[in-house]
Amino acid sequence: MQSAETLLREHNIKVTPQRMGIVEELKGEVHLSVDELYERMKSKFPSISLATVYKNINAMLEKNFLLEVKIPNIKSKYELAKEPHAHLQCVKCGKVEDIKLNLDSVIKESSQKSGYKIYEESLVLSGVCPECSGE
Amino acid sequence: MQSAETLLREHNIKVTPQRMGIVEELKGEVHLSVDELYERMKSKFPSISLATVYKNINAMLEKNFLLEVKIPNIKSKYELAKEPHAHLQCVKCGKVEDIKLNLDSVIKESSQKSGYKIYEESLVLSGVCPECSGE
DNA sequence: TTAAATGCAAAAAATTTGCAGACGT
DNA sequence: ACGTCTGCAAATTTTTTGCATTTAA
Repeated sequence: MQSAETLLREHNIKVTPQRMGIVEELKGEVHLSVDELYERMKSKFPSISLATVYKNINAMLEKNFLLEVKIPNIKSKYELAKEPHAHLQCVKCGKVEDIKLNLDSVIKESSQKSGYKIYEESLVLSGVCPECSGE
Repeated sequence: MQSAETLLREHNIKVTPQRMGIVEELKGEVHLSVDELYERMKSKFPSISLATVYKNINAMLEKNFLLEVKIPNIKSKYELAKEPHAHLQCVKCGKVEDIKLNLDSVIKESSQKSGYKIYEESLVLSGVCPECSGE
């Protein structure tokens, strides 16, 4: 994957050390809440402000470089935008993973049934991951 | 559908006028945010407190009588719990509707791919409703 | 050099809590 | 009568804003 710096530039987001830090944290299918991100950033930049984290998350959301993932029962997590995909949530360990699914037929059916023109879908599957099942 | 009072009793939630009011508002596939619910309650009970609305929403969530629907870009809405179903969101008029879909094959596929035991799914489809399309 | 980002503090918004009085069972 | 609910105010939590200073381009 490209460097954090390149990714930022490609999305017309001005490069700062803090922003590179955020992108570094989120690279590799990672999903973090505001707090989790802030905690991790503090180890890289002890003087970072929570306000900076919020401002940067919002700036990146506006540029569609970041995506908010709303998950039942827990706080929103953020991820780097990529091709559409669903999410798996383990209710035991709290992990969130991406899963690539083809929802074309479901969307087609929904569209026909409802008359909606559907542009986006958000699917979260909640359950127990294999690691947590075996315990 | 049963009366608000009966519904509450069946879920072991003590009946009060405010709670009946909340249930009345949410009957009939309605989806309301905290604020929307508060505004509507104020016309029925001018002296109602926002804290009461929160407390009741939380009490009803705990009893699994109410469900929080997390929807991209907007505030959570609440609905009376019923059989599992997906949601349609119109990004023009803001309306949220239920839609009954069979996701069995998607869930089966996800389960096989990931090894997760999946117990719940949450699907929100965003687009434009037929009413808003024709304008 | 100039506009934008950072960090801090303060402000605003959202949610929860404590408590006295009222109410449901 | 007892325990719970209500409404209010206060407290907490979450998010945003303003501003002086620093920094990226």
